[in-house]
Amino acid sequence: MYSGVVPKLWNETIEAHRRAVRDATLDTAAALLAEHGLASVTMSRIAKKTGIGRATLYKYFSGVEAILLAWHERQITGHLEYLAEIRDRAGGAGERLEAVLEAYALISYKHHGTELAALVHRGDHIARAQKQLNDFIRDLLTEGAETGALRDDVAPDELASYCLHALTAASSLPSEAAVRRLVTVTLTGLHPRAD
Amino acid sequence: MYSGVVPKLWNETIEAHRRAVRDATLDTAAALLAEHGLASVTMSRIAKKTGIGRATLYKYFSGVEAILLAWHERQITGHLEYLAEIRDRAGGAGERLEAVLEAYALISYKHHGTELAALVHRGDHIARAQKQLNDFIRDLLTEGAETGALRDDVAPDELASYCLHALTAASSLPSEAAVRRLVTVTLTGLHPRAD
DNA sequence: TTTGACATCGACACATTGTCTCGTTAAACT
DNA sequence: AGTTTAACGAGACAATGTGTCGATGTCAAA
Repeated sequence: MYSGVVPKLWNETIEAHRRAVRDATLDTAAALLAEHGLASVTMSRIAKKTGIGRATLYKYFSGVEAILLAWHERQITGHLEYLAEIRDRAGGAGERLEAVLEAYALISYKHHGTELAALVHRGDHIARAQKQLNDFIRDLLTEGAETGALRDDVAPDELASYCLHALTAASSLPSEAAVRRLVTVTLTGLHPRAD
Repeated sequence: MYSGVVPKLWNETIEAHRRAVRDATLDTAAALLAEHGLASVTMSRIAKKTGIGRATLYKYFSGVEAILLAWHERQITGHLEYLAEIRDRAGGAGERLEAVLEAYALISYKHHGTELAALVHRGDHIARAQKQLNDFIRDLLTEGAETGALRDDVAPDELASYCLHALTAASSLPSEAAVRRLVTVTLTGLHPRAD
């Protein structure tokens, strides 16, 4: 990915062009963030690296915060689509859960930087985005609860939060094998106590 | 806490005065971060709110990043001391682990904003700080492993990482009772599988 | 009292931000 | 083809933050 220059001429319709510029902007911002840190994510640098004028950039986004926010939203949406695909592919309820949790852990494992932008922001946008993920996992858990493999002393909502946070540990693990072990451990926490 | 003005004249020894200014600066930075977000944490505002000149502030810290870094380090150190105290108070190995994990979860539950600063930074300072916490928990786990209550299919180091991340879910929980349930669930993940 | 060391603050030069205007250029319409 | 519409880039602008010097004042020791 070249995070490259937007074609100077408008490709098809205006709408498509604006979408292209918008996406290129988000790519550039993400590249800057990953490469040179948060302090380097400025409107000036984003505009220059994207290949558009700084004034033009302000026509698309109100500021750095809005850009990072939009980027985060795009990330979350993409992850949710991917996870939904994984969910619908797997067969039984138990396998579904395991497959989705492993997929989520691998996402955390691969792009380490995804969750950084969430913290620049103070608003409830990220809270809402996180809630989407939480609800997604929660529904998967309640589905699995019917089979009886799930503990019933803690609400599915809290268990979903537990899952998501526990799996973020994947971002600091050294190997995919370790990620799989993490998923196993996390799943164990979901089972009813033996005693 | 007023994050207040430093006395204009040196109180006792110079050393003590510098320490006081330094601490007040860190308090101010934390207050600004929690109250007005990361963008408001600037050298100008910190200096004004602390009650010292901006140029003076540069004699203490090289920039905003250094301030947030120092603050994070102070937080981690304080937490470690507190957790060590909890550990040494409890009796058996199992109780120790549970008490420490609950204490850590309650820390996450109370001051939500602690971990924000860690992400502004790209350096390995936070990695080292996090490693301290990880080692602390890991040692506790290996101690508990001797009693046999711990699973042996995953290395203690990875289990410690799992614990710390899972317990950060406490920061988004609604009540202390929920935090205690989270600790229970997390502990379950540490036990050997029943099957 | 004098001297040295140190903390403090005001001021300067420079960079970035967000906003505005203006002339240019390409798409869309008739 | 000719006209209208709209996005674009460049420059100017005040406002704010940054990093650095030099001047001023205070303490402690000679």
